[in-house]
Amino acid sequence: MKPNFDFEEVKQVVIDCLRKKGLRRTPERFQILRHIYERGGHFDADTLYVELRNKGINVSRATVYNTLDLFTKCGILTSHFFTPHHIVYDFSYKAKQHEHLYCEVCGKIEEFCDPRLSIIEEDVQKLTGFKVTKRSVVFRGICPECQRKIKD
Amino acid sequence: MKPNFDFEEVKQVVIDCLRKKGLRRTPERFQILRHIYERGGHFDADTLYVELRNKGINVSRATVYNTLDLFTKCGILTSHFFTPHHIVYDFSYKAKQHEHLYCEVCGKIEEFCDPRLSIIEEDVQKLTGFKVTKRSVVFRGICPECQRKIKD
DNA sequence: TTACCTGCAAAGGGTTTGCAGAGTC
DNA sequence: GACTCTGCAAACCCTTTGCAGGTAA
Repeated sequence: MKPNFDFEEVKQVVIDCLRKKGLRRTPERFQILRHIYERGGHFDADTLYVELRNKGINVSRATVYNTLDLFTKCGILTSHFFTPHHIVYDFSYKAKQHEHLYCEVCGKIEEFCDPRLSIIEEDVQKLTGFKVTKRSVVFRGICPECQRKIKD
Repeated sequence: MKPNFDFEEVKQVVIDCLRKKGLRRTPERFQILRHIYERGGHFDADTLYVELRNKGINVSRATVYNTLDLFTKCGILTSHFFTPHHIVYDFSYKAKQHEHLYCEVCGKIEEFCDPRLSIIEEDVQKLTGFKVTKRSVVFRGICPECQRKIKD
């Protein structure tokens, strides 16, 4: 799925975010940004590290972790905790709010949208006084493929 | 909040579960069960370990982790991943399905219920073919107390 | 008696940190 | 030139595992 914006646009968002925080525009940060822009989908830090090294971009793990955290704070990435010890990210700049289906058998992640969730979120905010900044809705279970495999 | 069932009832559920799995009824398992029955609320493995030791119940960490995992499989506990490296449990036997509000500032966990979520879950199952076995809905944000503190 | 279970301590795996050198502003 | 960032490797933190002794069935 091709993103509906060009790289320069996200880059500008990151630049603004760096400026606001008084941080530097290092080549590593933009190399990582370009890579996640191009690859899309869900990924974790180590996968990204390996992919970058394979591309000949010699960043360290520390930089990858640091940068993913930075991009999350910039609103470019969203982090998910599907399992302990493991942070999964997705590129969420200009992405429609979406939720996740997580297959407990094969680990596959799928997405879905439901406008009713925003209404619920709104109601819960009013009811509880919590100021919600991020919602994470995960339905865990077994994907169709794994259901079929189990039957056999 | 006092549970609406007595200890013997949950104990029986665990006994049935152990029998089905061919596992043993050890004193440690029932000591841990009694403790989490009495304390209620949300907790993690290490908190439980410390509480048990303070009570004079000399279980090991390995046993605590093993037992929490067992109880989760028995359907007595539900596990949550609010942050990485950290599993939070709640006692879910005979508990109404509920969702969580997580304060990103102080870590406080609150609960809420909304029957509309079950409808959404049902619809998503039909639409995607995923067989949902567990749902986790977490609204992250700032609790009313922390909002007040920040203003000051 | 036959596993399974426990306690202890050490290992595991993703993430974070400390430090010296490099690079941005 | 000041200060942050990077790379490397070691440290961290929960959680899991291996092993020898104990114990339920």
